[in-house]
Amino acid sequence: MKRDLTRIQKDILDFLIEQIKGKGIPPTLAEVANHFGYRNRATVQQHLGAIEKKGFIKKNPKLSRGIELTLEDKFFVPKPILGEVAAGNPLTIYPDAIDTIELPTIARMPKDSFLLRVKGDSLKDAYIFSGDIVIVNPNLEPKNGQIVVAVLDDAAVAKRFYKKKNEIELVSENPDYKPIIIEKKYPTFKLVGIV
Amino acid sequence: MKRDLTRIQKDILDFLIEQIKGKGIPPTLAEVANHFGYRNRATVQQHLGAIEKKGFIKKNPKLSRGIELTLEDKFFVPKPILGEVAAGNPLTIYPDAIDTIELPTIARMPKDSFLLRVKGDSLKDAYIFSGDIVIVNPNLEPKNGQIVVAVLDDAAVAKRFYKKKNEIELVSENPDYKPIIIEKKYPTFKLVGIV
DNA sequence: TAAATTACCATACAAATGTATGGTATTTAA
DNA sequence: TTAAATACCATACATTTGTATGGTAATTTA
Repeated sequence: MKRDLTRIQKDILDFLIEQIKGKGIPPTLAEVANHFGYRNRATVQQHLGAIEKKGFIKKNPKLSRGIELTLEDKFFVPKPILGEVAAGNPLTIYPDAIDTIELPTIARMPKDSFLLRVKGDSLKDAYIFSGDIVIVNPNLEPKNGQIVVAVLDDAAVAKRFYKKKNEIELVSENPDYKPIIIEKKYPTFKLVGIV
Repeated sequence: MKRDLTRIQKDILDFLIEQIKGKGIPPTLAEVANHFGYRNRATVQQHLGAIEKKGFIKKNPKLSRGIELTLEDKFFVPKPILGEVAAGNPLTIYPDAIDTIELPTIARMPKDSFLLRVKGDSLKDAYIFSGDIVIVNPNLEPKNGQIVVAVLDDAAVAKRFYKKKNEIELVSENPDYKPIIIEKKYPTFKLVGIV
């Protein structure tokens, strides 16, 4: 079997993660070799090969710094949850990291995204239940039918998004709650939430 | 004078920013050339040279993808402010982007940081006033004397941080407010704030 | 009008980078 | 004990990448 990393391989993987999370960009072989005091890039090359064979990274061949983390459900990274969001009626969401969880790093969670814990069950027909964590990406344009997190006044809600002529409709997946209509000028939006 | 970018130079700079902010890693010359349909890296090279001469980027010579944004106070990037933080007495801070400001991109604002607007004047002796924006970096360990943003219950405060034997003291810079003492086990912390 | 700037092209080259191959010594597994 | 796997080394090589240089045409500036 080839599932577990050796000590050194783990160290190297940790270094990769540290670099990618910290600097944002994967190191070159030379940089890794240098960091671990190897005289030779080939050594790193072989370790990366081993790590890749074990499925923890993926190499984009021929490209410099072409290392990607594949840590789909094999690896867990702590991320702060920034708040809670009401799926039903508006509900104030809390400010900062109210909790830190280990979550399976979904392949590529966009950099600026953050996590919110869902309260309430208005989205339960979309298989999002109270207590679930949603990833919110503030950099995307909402499309009709997508689930978004919107901020109204000081509260936040997660609903499906529908844009009409002159207003925006936020409908709950759960028929127990009725849609919220918002006029265009309303001082609100931001943030698209996914699964 | 050589202050302003031409249309094309701006396009290229925008592409650089888009790549750096989006993918996290600067593109290579070839990638830029390819994106703009240039047959030649040299074309990009010259544009980058021009952009660098005008002071918008800095090139780390000989290193692949060694482009850094220098946009110190020359460039403005919109960033969502995530909430407000009380510098004096605790005060609930709001959840999401309550506002988006153009802020001078400080050379290297760590990726995961976010912005908070300060309310209250307990930090006024540290030259942080009500309405100022602070950059909060959740990835740093707080050191004694540093200003941190802490979450107590559902409120957040910005204070100086002092670690004692068995408790943590949060003192306000402004003598009008008295220190807050927190026992170690308290379900609180996170987040270091800097100017 | 002359000179500079801009926006491209092309070719050439050194260094950086990823990769291939082979070797040695130690540890682990069959 | 024999065969793998591990952890290094070294040399070699093709690309990628950054850089340098020179050329052409169009536009802008002086």
